[in-house]
Amino acid sequence: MESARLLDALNPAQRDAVTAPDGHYLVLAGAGSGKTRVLTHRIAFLTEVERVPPWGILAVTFTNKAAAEMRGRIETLLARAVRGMMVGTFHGIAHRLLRQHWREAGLPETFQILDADDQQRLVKRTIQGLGLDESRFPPRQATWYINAAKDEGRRPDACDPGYSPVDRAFVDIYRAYEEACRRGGLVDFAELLLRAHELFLTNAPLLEHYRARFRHVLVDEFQDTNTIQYAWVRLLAGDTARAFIVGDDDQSIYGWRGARVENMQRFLADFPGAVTLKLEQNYRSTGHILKAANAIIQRNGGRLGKSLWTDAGDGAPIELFAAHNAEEEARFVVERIRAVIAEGGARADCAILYRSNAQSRLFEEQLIQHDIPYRVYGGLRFFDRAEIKDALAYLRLVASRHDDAAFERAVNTPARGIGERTLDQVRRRARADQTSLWDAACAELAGDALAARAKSALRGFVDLIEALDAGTRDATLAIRFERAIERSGLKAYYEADSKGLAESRVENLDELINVASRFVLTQEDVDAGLTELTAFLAHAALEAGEAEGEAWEDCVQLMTLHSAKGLEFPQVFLVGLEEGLFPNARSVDEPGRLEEERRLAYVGITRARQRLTISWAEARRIHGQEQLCAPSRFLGELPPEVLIEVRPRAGVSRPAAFGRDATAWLAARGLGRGAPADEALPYRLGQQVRHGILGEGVVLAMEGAGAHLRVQVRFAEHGAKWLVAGYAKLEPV
DNA sequence: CGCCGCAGGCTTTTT
DNA sequence: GCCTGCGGCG
Repeated sequence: MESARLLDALNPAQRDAVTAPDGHYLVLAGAGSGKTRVLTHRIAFLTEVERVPPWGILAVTFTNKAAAEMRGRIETLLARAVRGMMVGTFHGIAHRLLRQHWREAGLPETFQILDADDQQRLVKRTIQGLGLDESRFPPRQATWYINAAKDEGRRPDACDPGYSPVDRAFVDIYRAYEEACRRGGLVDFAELLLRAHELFLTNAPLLEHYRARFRHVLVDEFQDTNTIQYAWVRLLAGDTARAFIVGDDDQSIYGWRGARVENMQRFLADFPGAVTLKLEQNYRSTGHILKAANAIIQRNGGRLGKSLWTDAGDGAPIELFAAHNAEEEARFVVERIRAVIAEGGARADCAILYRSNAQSRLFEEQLIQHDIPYRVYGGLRFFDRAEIKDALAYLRLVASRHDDAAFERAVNTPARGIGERTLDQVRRRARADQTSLWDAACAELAGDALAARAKSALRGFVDLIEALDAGTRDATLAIRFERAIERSGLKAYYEADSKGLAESRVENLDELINVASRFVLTQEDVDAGLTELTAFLAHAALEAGEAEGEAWEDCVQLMTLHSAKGLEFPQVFLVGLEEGLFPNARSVDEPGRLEEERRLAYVGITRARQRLTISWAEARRIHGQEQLCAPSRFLGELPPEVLIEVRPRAGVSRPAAFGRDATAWLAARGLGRGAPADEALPYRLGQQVRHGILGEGVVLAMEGAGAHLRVQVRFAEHGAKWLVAGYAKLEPV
């Protein structure tokens, strides 16, 4: 593609970014401002116009989805496949580097990746191994501590626990856990990044090699980088490459897991002559929605500063609904969704966004009641399922006998008579000999500490793994999985499962074989020295697979605000805007955390393209306790002129006893009073009316007032529909 | 070994 | 209110 055509589709600000000359750039890209477009066009521009070879470009993202999309769009732009360009996630790229340079990184060639669940189990075992009390030192918190340290680049020796006995124990656990990982050849997610950083830090020739190779380093979602990711980019690109980073400090919502918004400011300080470019024109949302988003985010301090605008119109006002309780909120939202569908809208156009997963239930119940297909994001992903992880554990042992996490999982699943006592003996032996569980098991088989029965059970397991390895070494991946699932007894075990889950579990195992049969090794995998099995196992750990549910089916989308980042929907329902829930009670005391909640609100609002409906409930059950709720402070931060209050039933005033603050708040904005009970409403509930096209029906509900008055009518032939009274011209019958 | 019952926890989760 | 994980029992 020639450069003119490449730039045609861009606005001036985007074009400036795409064609920016020599130097470092921070592209401050507001929500819906065409960030991915800029990144992909920039890469195409570098390739086509500046003639940078593909292997001179490194493009880093956070999610596999983003990486895949970026690669796809670059290839579309260039109308050819790009070979040798490194496009991937931080973790994927770190993994690749470690595979290629495992010796320099101090890892065994067959190292395996621990996912979050594996890691937690191993930490737990480590705590037990140290003889520590799990209730005093909960594995969850210990894992948290370890990951936080790694995200900051700290090894155990660099941890300063101060005088806190708990923190001291955590450092001990961290140290022991590291040792367990070393024995088992195991690398957790944080470790991938830390090792990749250390690899460059301690290996000058290697660093020079990659510095010479990557002339351009592009990073997406820079506001989400943690300390170690920043350090890695700085080390690799700071002095020799041209860095092009894209991000939005206003959408930084992962501070709680180590992301550092400050990295954007640090970039400007650390990368000499770095220039900030802003993308502020929004192509997604209506003017009213952007006005609300801007008003909210303006309350935050220390922003790099930008303001979204659009040349599209204001659009519909943002609707605000105060429900008496959470059930009513759910009924209302689903009612509105039915109206959207009735008017010919797609279910998939509607998204319900909430602060915490527990909120999904009430909406699901309503959706089920009305037979509306829906999809909840963020459920168990394919490779996270127990039966899949069981099967993978066998193959992990085939690939690496020392993988203790896999050993623990597979050894007695399904039960084969290897009890806790036997296992404890093996674990003690492993600790004493500083070896893997596998080696310890083999040693125990040769010794005489175990009873004959235990020995024969353990022998059976060891022989099984050896047989799976030797017997299928030249077979296809699918056959290797099939054999493992069959011979381990997993298949029979899950077939016999009585809890009604049997069928789906067996189906999942079959699907695993399918996935394995479709898996193809890429050239990059081969270059990094990966075998088919190793590559597949890494793929399973790093790309946990799509969450449940068919994305292509037309269903209502339910997800947390965090999951919604990066997505957009024509109709967004932002629910549960209550103090304590959103902003979350745990975040309101610290200004920094409150600002992150506010950014979450900003993210939520900017997901909406055409219509945004915000709701809150005056009462809801939290942890089983009915609680009265005050409206979220974020509601008070919305500009009144873009809001319209929607009422459950026109003319019926809400009991004043609830929502004191809500009533006061709404009243102060002239929103709370709504229409007095019978202020010139043109229709009555239950009234018979006629519509020019839809025919005769009965008025079910009304909301809004004046020009915004909407009327819900159940038509004899077309069912219930919401109509704007001003347009619909309903005639009384 | 496996099932059942109860206690305790519970914000968000790209990899 | 709901899910997990542990401990006791058969």
